[in-house]
Amino acid sequence: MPRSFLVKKHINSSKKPNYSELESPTVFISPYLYKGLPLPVIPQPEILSSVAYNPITVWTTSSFPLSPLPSDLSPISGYHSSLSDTSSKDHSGSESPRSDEDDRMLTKLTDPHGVEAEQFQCSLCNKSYSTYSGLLKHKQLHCDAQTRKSFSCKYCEKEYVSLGALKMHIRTHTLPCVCKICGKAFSRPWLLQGHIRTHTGEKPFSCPHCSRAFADRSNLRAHLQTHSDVKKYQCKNCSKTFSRMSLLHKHEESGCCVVH
DNA sequence: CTGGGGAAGGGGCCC
DNA sequence: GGGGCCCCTTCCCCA
Repeated sequence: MPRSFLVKKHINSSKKPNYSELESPTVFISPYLYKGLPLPVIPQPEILSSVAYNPITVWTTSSFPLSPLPSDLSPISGYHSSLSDTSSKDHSGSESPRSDEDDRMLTKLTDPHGVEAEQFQCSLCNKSYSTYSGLLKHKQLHCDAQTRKSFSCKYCEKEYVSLGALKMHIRTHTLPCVCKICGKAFSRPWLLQGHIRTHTGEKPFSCPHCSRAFADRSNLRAHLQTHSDVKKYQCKNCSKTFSRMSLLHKHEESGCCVVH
């Protein structure tokens, strides 16, 4: 018997991605991206590439790529590693400082007789541009995205340092594991496995202290706390303990820890 | 209102 | 690199 959680409502949507549009595994399969592919489907590697997933955004100092920035370099101090020149900050303004590498390129490509054309060359793909801003725009849209070791999700704002992590995350959007009984979709096989237990009633995790059994190990762990006199989560203010962090949060929000 | 159970999401680790 | 598993956490519902 399906419970109401199957139509889960996210009241506090700020804490989670908007999954309301993900309820159906087909919703996110854009015809543009997945034309002709059977469902469910995992995005193909080329779709998962950092290039494809990097939105064309303008990095600000606050949204500067997290990695692989050298620890001793900050966006403010000037980020210009030749191998990881991944900054996509908007340098199109004339006041933008040029990096050493850019200056080298300028020197290298300037014709000794003063020929101005095609004097800005991309160090990554060797494409030449007649203007500095043209080169910057090219790097911003293409080559920087290729060298940036940051993999951005196409469906949300999340970024990951590895392709594997991104692929794992993508599954939370594509939901490739579908329950044959009720059609509900999940991101991972073991999540589906746990869900199927709600249909079969299987509860392989038994409490050693009472007769209760649980379908989920974490729920058993939470239950075990109820047998303990001293609970795991303690209020800093009144020292009252709780079996779950959520209960402690509720307690705190109810006003116990409000400083008067 | 509080505490507990059920279900699920997601990151990390290991093989 | 991918799959499986563990663990923590969150949300919802109900007694």
